[in-house]
Amino acid sequence: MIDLKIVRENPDLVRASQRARGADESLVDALISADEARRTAVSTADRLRGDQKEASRAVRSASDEERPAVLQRARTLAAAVKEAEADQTAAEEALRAAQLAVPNIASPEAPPGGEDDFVTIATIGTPPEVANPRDHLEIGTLLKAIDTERGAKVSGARFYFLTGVGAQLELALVNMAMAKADQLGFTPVIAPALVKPEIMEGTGFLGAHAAEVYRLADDELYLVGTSEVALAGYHSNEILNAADLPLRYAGFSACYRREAGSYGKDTKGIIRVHWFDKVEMFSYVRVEDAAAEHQRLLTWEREFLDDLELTYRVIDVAAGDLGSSAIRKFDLEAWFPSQGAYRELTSTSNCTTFQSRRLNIRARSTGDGATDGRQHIEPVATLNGTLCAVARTIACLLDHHQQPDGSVYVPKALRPWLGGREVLTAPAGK
RNA sequence: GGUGGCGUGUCCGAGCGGCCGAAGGAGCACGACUCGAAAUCGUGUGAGGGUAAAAACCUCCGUGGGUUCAAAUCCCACCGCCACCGCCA
Repeated sequence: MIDLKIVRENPDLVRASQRARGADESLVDALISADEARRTAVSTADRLRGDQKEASRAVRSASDEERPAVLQRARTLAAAVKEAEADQTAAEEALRAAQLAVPNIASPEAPPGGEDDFVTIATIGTPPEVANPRDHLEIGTLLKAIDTERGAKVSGARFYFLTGVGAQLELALVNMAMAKADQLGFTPVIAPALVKPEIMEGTGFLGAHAAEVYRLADDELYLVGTSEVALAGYHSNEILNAADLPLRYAGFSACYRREAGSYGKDTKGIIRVHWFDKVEMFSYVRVEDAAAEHQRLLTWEREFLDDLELTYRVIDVAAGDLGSSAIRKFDLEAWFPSQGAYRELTSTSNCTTFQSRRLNIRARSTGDGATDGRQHIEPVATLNGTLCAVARTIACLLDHHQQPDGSVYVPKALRPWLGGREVLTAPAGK
């Protein structure tokens, strides 16, 4: 939900953002007129309410002779108020709908354009030379680590079992990620994967990409696609203590995605699946600190991939590919030898106040400097970044670190979490 | 799932049809006293809105409806919390 003050004072900024995103500019004008309509309705209702309250008070002090007339006036006003309030409610709902339709104002630094208009800002490492590379599913099958056939049998397409060393890899990656997060000062969190509608909506996932989200109709709950949702909702309707900022959480949860509209894409293996587990970083920061925090999250994501000894590049995602909540997003794409391509592994977004506004999260600070110790309420910014999306990371590790004999090299930083193993080989026997 | 109790400001807690945005206390901020601190005393202290600001005004007492000229207070539904029972990893 964007700041209405900005829309009123600087509509061209919002229009420019819509243009950069390739989104509808007229939504901005619709929003402006909805805002004006609401203000008119509110002041009308306010005035009538004031009159009615006054009339109502007069009833009490009226003498017996005056009473019938006074009561009549109060009744008339009460009816008028009821009508005005209905108008007000309608105007407020219309405004909210118009406001939800407008995505966050893309950063001027984000490249304009769509999915293919990203800018590469760093490339790390040199793609490993692998002759006749196997893909991660072949290797996973050799190692008896991934079983997609039984995944499909039990749950359908895009489901999988991790078995043996595959299961151990997941736990190793999760523990490694959580240990790093803890070391960085994040509070480790195990977050629920089911959330209420207002939380899902508050994080901006029910907008253009609502079809991506699983919904449990019988219970009015949604399955999260990322623990970002639960971590954003964690402080909803709260006023935080500004002195406590930044608040940083590392959430572990299952993530569910319908993958509607991705038929035929990544159908093999576990790169694109309906369910995976993920460790997600989430920060609440002061608004003026958001851009710096975004860089920090990016740094920490890079360190994690460095620790996994992967070759990757960092891209500055174009405005049209940001998602509704973010003003800027960086993706880290790692090299998959079998595909001869970089594929997204992690991602970090700066959502500024877009989510906190919807979720009603603010911060209270005692006056800076010379003032009288009065308290101020200020908005907060939220940011998120993936530390480790497990399934895809496993896919990448198997592909990237494969050896000619089908075994897999274990990066040094991961070894302590795998009982010191330096290489993954097919289990002996059948 | 069943029965009973309860949901009020940062917290505790009163109010149970009419200047109630809400007593009292705690906390916090500022000031006085003090070399300084504690204690004590004084003052202030919710959020949002129409507005950029002051005064005045409007909204908010779990949420949503309803009754009434008037609702924190009465009625209904829902949600949540607590207790006991049932069930369960």
